[in-house]
Amino acid sequence: MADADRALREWVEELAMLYEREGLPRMAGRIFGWLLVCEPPEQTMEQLAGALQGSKASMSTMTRLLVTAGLVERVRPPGARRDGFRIPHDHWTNMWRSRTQALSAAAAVIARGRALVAGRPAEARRRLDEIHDLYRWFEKEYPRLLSRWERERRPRRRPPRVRLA
Amino acid sequence: MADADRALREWVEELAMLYEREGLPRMAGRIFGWLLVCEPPEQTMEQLAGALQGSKASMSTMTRLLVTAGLVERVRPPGARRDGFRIPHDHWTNMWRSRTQALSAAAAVIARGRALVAGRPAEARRRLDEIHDLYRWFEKEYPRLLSRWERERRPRRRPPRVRLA
DNA sequence: CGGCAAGTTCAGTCTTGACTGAACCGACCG
DNA sequence: CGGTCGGTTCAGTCAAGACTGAACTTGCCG
Repeated sequence: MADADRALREWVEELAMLYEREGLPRMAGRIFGWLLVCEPPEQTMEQLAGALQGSKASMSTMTRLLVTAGLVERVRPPGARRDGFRIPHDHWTNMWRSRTQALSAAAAVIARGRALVAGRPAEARRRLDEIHDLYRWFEKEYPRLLSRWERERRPRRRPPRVRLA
Repeated sequence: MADADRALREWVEELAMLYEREGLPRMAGRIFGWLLVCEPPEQTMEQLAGALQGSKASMSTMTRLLVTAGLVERVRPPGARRDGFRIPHDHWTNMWRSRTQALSAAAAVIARGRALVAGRPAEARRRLDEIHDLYRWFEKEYPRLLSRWERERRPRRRPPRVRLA
């Protein structure tokens, strides 16, 4: 059991490092990872702080970050004294959305660059045109991919049930 | 002209910040951005250092990084004394490839997590299954997207021509 | 060879931002 | 009301790593 636990902590750390490369603070990644495997699926800040060996302050800041990013949701069962956190069913939708936004932002910047070199010789413009086309294309195709996933995936769906330990 | 130049520098900085969020060092982003708009399209380290107000050391390190990432290529016209750098035609292929690799890495980690909670109650496994399916699906669809782009894009292609100023 | 020019590498500096402890705020309960 | 508990916020610490100047390597030309 202690072994299984250790393995789990290590896995959480690994996932955190993975998400760190995507721009999440390490501790935010840990929280997300832990919420994917913890028991019960809802955890209070105190539980998170204990499991992940971090401060209350860190939990507060990072859960807030994750919640606004839509990767985690904050739930308080009626009558309970403290907030719980868990992975929302549509978390992947939000990962997705933020990725799409980043793409749009990039496409916009590149379009501005294209405008800046508009007066240049053809060769100069070609470089920007190429990458511009690329981003534009992705910007268009990404959402399509999303809806395809959503469609192929639709069948499943399960009702939530809140219960804090 | 000075105005146009200033606007261009600002744009380069903007692009660099954009790529910084993707994990590139700021200076690497600047180099990439500059190579997208500079004249001529090939630049020596000295030119880069001048245009971007950075040290030789930085140029050396960051061009190396970009070259191994496949975002920039190093060319030396026969008989020339110094290396030149430019955007390769297939740079987008490499952006793509690294993105795909990141996805695979993530999918692998998540698969390992799934194995770790295999003995748990169904609810616990559901969380990981869901995100696991997601990553697997993407891992499969990303390359397909790539080949579609390649196919739709095929028509264009232009021969390179090296010429250092 | 001697010496320069291009490029790499290394040790050191400086900035950024994650994380913490402690003070603070607000709600609920006696 | 006063106290306690959950949560937020803030000032301060610390580590990571981007960037630099200078030493070092390599290859080329006289």
